[in-house]
Amino acid sequence: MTPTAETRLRKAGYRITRQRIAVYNYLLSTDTHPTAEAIRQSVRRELPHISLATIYKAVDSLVDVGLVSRIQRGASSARYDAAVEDHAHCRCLGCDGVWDAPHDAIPQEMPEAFEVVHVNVEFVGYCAVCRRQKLGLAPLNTSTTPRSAL
Amino acid sequence: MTPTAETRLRKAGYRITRQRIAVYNYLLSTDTHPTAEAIRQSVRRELPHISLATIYKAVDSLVDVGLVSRIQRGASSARYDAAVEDHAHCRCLGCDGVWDAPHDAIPQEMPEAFEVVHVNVEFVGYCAVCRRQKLGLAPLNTSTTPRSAL
DNA sequence: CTCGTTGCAAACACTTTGCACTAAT
DNA sequence: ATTAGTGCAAAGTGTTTGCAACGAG
Repeated sequence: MTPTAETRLRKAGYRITRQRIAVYNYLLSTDTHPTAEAIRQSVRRELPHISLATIYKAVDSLVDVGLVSRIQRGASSARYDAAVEDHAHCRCLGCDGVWDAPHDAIPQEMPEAFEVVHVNVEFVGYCAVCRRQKLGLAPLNTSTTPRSAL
Repeated sequence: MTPTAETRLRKAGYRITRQRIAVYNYLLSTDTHPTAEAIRQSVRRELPHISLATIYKAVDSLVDVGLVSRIQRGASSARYDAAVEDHAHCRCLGCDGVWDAPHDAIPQEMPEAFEVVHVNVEFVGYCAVCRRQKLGLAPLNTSTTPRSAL
């Protein structure tokens, strides 16, 4: 947790707790856009008794002060990201993975008579790994981290 | 329900039932992007005993054959739309309403190494009505259909 | 007649809430 | 000392599923 982040939380009246620090640090360290449950799995190494409810409360406060963004699309659970600027995502229909889109796809033109707070852009489709599987081809040799195939 | 729509359902092995007809006709008749519950409220005039589960099953089949699209973003429930081409939406943080964005905001450039099935674009913010309310101004005189304020 | 569909209720997955205890300030 | 935060379990919300009765083909 950076000093800036602490200040931001304090200014909003939030306290700096172990749980919030752990959640934020984990989000800073990863680009996997984890779900609340995935965050808990990781944070458990440090705080074995942390509950899912606490994860939700922690990300709520972090989202509230603008340190974290919530990605909530598709049917499945919300995902969280320490990056805060609007950027496009890719979501795979095969493995349900989410990645940052590799280029800027945020439209610049905005609707009139609507105060835009932020813009969500999502490409839904198949990642390289799932597409090969769908076609019945041999899998790519991405044994370690298949998710980075973009 | 158009003959084309019937054919599309039949080809996929679905039967033409009163419930599916009513749901599809209602979606054709509105641009309010209703939730499953809202669809039920309307369809009840015609089929008083229709259940929510049936609404979900009906829209599932309609989405499956491509007659209807599902808009599922933000925390709240999914919304349905008889228009099927990708188009941008505006979602209001004040009233949770959803409208079609008045211009084309779908990015043309696609990510590489990702097979794009469709593109979701959503502007999140405040509609004209909720913005005035937020600012403490007198409401616009949109007594009948405030939602069309875009 | 056959098999997909309906409608009910129960199950589900994800998220939020109530509350006594704990810990940050 | 004060008051926000934690962790548990229970409640909530939206959606899906199991199944007997029904109805489209």
